[in-house]
Amino acid sequence: MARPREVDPWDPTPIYLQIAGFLREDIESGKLAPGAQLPSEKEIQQTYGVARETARAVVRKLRDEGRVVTLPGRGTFVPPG
Amino acid sequence: MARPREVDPWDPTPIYLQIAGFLREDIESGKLAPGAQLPSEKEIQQTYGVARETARAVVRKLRDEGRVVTLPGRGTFVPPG
DNA sequence: TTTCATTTGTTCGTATGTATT
DNA sequence: CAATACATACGAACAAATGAA
Repeated sequence: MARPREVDPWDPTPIYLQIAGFLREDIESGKLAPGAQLPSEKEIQQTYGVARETARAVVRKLRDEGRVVTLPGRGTFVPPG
Repeated sequence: MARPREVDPWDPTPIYLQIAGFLREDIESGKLAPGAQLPSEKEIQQTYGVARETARAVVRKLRDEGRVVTLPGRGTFVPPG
C-alpha cells in the first residue's frame, strides 16, 4: 500500500474535491484500470479521515463526471472501455 | 397556496423522489413555468417535513435531470425555453 | 435456506462558510 | 447590516442489495 496522498486543510479546495482529484489521477494514470474497483466509502473515510458524507461526495463527483459507475451492494468501478 | 401533496411513508419510493415527482409534475404541467423559482430547500423542508439533505436531494435530482438550474445565493429556477 | 459481512442508499441532526439580495 | 440561500462537513442510524459461508 502506497502512503495515501493527504488532504490539505489549508487548500481552499473542498476536501471532497481534493480526494476526487486523487482518484481521478489514479483513473487517468491507469493505476485504476478499466474494470477496477474503487475504494469503498468506508475505505475512503479511513484513508483520508473524513466523514461518510464527504466520502460519498467524492464518489458522486466522479460518477457525475462519468468516470465511474456504482453498483449498489457491490461497489464502484471504472467502467470497461 | 394549494395544500401540499403529501409524502406517503408507506410508499417504498424514497421520499426525496416522491417530492421530486411533485415538483416535476409542476414543471411539466406549466404550474412552474420557465423562469419560475422553485421552493427553497428550507421551504421544501417545512412543507414536507423533511430534513435538509432530503430537501437538497430533491433539488439535486431535478438538477441532474436538467429540469432546473441552481444559482448559488439566489435560488433554483426552471430555465427559460 | 439462513446467516453474516460488506457496500451503497436513505434520512435525520448540527455547524460553519460563502454569496446574493 | 440583516435575511436568504446554497456549499461543505462533521456525526448517527437504519434499510436494501449483494455475495459468501
